[in-house]
Amino acid sequence: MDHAGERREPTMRDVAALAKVSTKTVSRVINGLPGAGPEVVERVRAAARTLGYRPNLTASSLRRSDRRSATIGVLFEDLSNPFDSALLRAVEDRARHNGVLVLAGSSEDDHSLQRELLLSLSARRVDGLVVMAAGGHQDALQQERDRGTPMVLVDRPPTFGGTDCVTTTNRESSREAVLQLASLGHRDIAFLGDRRTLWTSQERYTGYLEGLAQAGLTLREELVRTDLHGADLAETATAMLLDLAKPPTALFTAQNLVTVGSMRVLRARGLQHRVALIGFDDFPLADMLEPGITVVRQDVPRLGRKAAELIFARIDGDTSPPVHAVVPAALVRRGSGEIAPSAD
Amino acid sequence: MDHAGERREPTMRDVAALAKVSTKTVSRVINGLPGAGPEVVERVRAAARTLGYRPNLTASSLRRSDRRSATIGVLFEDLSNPFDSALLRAVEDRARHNGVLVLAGSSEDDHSLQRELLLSLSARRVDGLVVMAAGGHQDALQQERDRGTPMVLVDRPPTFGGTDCVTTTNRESSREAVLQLASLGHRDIAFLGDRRTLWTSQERYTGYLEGLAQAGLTLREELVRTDLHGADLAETATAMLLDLAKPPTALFTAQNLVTVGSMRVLRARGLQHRVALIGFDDFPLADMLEPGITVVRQDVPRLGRKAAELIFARIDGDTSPPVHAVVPAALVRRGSGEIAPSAD
DNA sequence: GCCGGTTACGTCAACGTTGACGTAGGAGGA
DNA sequence: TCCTCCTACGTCAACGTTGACGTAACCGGC
Repeated sequence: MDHAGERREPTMRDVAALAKVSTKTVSRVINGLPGAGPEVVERVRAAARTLGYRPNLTASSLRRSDRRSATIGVLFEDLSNPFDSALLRAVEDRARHNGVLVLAGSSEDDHSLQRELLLSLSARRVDGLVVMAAGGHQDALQQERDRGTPMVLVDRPPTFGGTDCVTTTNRESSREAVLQLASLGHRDIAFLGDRRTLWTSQERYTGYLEGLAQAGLTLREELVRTDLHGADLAETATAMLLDLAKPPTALFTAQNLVTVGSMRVLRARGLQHRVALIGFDDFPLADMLEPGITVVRQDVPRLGRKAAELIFARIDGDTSPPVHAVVPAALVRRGSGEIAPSAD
Repeated sequence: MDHAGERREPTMRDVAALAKVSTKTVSRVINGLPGAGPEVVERVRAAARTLGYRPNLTASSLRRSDRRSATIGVLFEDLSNPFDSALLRAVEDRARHNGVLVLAGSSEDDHSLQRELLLSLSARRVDGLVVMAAGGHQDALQQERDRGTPMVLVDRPPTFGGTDCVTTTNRESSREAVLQLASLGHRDIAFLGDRRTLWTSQERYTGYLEGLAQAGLTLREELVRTDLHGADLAETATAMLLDLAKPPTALFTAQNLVTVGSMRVLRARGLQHRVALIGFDDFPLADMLEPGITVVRQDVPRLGRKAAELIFARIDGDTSPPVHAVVPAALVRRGSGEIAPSAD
């Protein structure tokens, strides 16, 4: 019943003693290397089983020449965000396939926290890193990469060269969303975005501008609200936009929490069927709302898979030129983005 | 620009040579231990900076007497599930606070996968484990615990003794939900549950039975549907229930994906305002639907915090008797659970 | 001036494992 | 028969770090 807490963990030496062979032979058996006769193999296996021996990977990777820890680090913004956790899951699945485990952390888009976690991962000698870079400078990331750690950035590209990266068609899909709204006759399309330091926000804003231009619409600066980090700020901003003398007839919300905030305000005012809305990033149940929410959907599993593929290729020694993979997002029409401007 | 991929990582020996001290002194400086003069400390720091030295935690924890890896393992069912990822995040926050990183994995409620991941974590000598046990037997878990690894189970209790555990008021809150429905006059309340091998499903079913009994209602066996793993199975089951000669007037869906499946069918049939629905587990946007979905909400951050507290206490040598912490869930009334039975 | 104590270092071995290399014995060929 | 090659082991040291222990220098007190 009680755990034998104080007993020392059995080591190869213990197994070797019991099986009456050398530790090296135990090593060979455990790792399935040739050079051990069938009878000895069986004896060693039995001894290991009897003692409850478990190989010590930390000792092994210390001594090994390839120095692999069979562990990668994943450093995202917030592991409880559905986008991040779906991405983590996709990376994890691919890692498992390679016998690799994942050390996961949330940087909260904070430099010093990201730096701290990076050092922590580095101290554990992870074989590679999949990182969603915090906004602003990326000194700590670059430094880590320059030390030779294979690295892939996801969602946001590096500001330094020589590193693989996987992103979505932020600009193109945003442009498409705006053109969709314009094609229904909307001329006053608002932009609500997350922090401007984030590359994705900038790209989506650029796409918005391109869409307006392509539709022959002029930008109304007062319809642009940025730095809306979190649903609460988005709510306030949406309310202010709707209170304008000439309010927007359509909203393009460039991040999922922003979309949720805007939706709340539209519903609270009973405008959900009168003001058009397209959001960037899908979210669960977007189709069950009234109206269904039209969104730009990123292919998260594919993003994750691609990132994992790249990191494992680099870990396996691939030295081909760095890749910037762009995964296409799709406009999913569910109703809210198909509302025509109401005659006022 | 190019990474100095081939160069060996600097070690304490390199730092020692540059600073003209012994490796032991470097060790003292790096770990902030006394026994080094201020001048030497500065010299060592400078040397470490110059060489880009990073301590090697794997070597350190191998040699150290406490053998800590400053890493814990988290083994949940599916890290992309909102419940699991919120839990992970809560554990991670507490771990960060202790300078500990988290190795995360998804067991997919599959024994052999769980076993495999467990071995993998064990090989890395994690200091402790936070586990959402796969349904059915828990041999691998018990074995791991018997080897002395501190362990806390979350969401589901162990089938073996001597292990801490954190769960929700599954039974009590389910009973409360059923009583709420009964108090509105519902007499035909259906139960839709996840896999019966899961302890939570069993508890919620027991709560359902208790609620019926307490309300003086008799169980109609054909209104009970279990083993609905995933939204698709839940949809089929819901449709079948509604097709009964005497269909239920209220649904108690005992898991979040099941709730979603049932909701879809109700909406598809235009019954969302006529058939009452209470779900176990909250989910994002449940309040934005028409009607808002009444749910039993678990206090996920608190569950995670509690689990983390317990595991770190055990890691720190707490040998007090095992704890089964129960975190209260709350009924959140949003509309769908407050629909009275329609006269038919 | 001598003794006990403290401070600031250094030396050495060991943590659990594996790479490099050594060796005994048998198989096989000339 | 002898030499070569192969197989099945064993021996030894090292991976990067730290615990245990040693030691030289210095300080204060009598």
